[in-house]
Amino acid sequence: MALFDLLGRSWALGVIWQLSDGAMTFRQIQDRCETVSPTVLNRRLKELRESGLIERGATGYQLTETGAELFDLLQPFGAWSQRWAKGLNR
Amino acid sequence: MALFDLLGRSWALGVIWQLSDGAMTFRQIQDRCETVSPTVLNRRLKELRESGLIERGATGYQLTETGAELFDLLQPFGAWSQRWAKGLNR
DNA sequence: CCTTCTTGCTATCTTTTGTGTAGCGATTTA
DNA sequence: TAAATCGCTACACAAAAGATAGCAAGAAGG
Repeated sequence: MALFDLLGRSWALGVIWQLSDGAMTFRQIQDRCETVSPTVLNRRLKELRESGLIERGATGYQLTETGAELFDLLQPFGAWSQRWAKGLNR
Repeated sequence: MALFDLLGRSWALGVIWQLSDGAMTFRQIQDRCETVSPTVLNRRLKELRESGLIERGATGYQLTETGAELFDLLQPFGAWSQRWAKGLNR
């Protein structure tokens, strides 16, 4: 699936996740995704823009309508991942 | 998020997606994920097993209960991805 | 029992992708 | 007008993935 190919690249999911908090600048995203290199961040942002999931607004990068739809699908993973992480430590 | 780190590796999402069709052998997964190398497939299977998402059953690799839960979250992406792919070609 | 298949997987090599760090040119702020 | 901040590029190195060959173990068949 083409979507999984896109999302299965480093930081792709992370960037979308971060942007769900609202628009932010390149450097803000960089700070939040602590270990991402500018090279990769720039590449991911380009890909995600070409895929119509994010765009550049007045205050920085933000999710498009489509991107927000995708995040809605992604959101349940947050809670689930916490329960899953707890289960691992046993 | 640790989950995104795991799922954001090549073929991780793909393998889970394939295994939702039922248990299958190493070579069957390899055939379905056309371009995956045995090196990476083996590594992903190991990681996914250590994460409790898949396991080895009588007829090959299969989703665990936890893995099936994750797939439930993943399932909506199928239909959504099709609509999204159509939108891209315009 | 011995051969032949298929199994999961390892070894090795090449190519691709990502990291780390420095810094540039343009724009905003003081 | 100087300093800060912006998005981003350049470059060297490291890590991850791809491609292909083939091995050891078990099952299947004669």
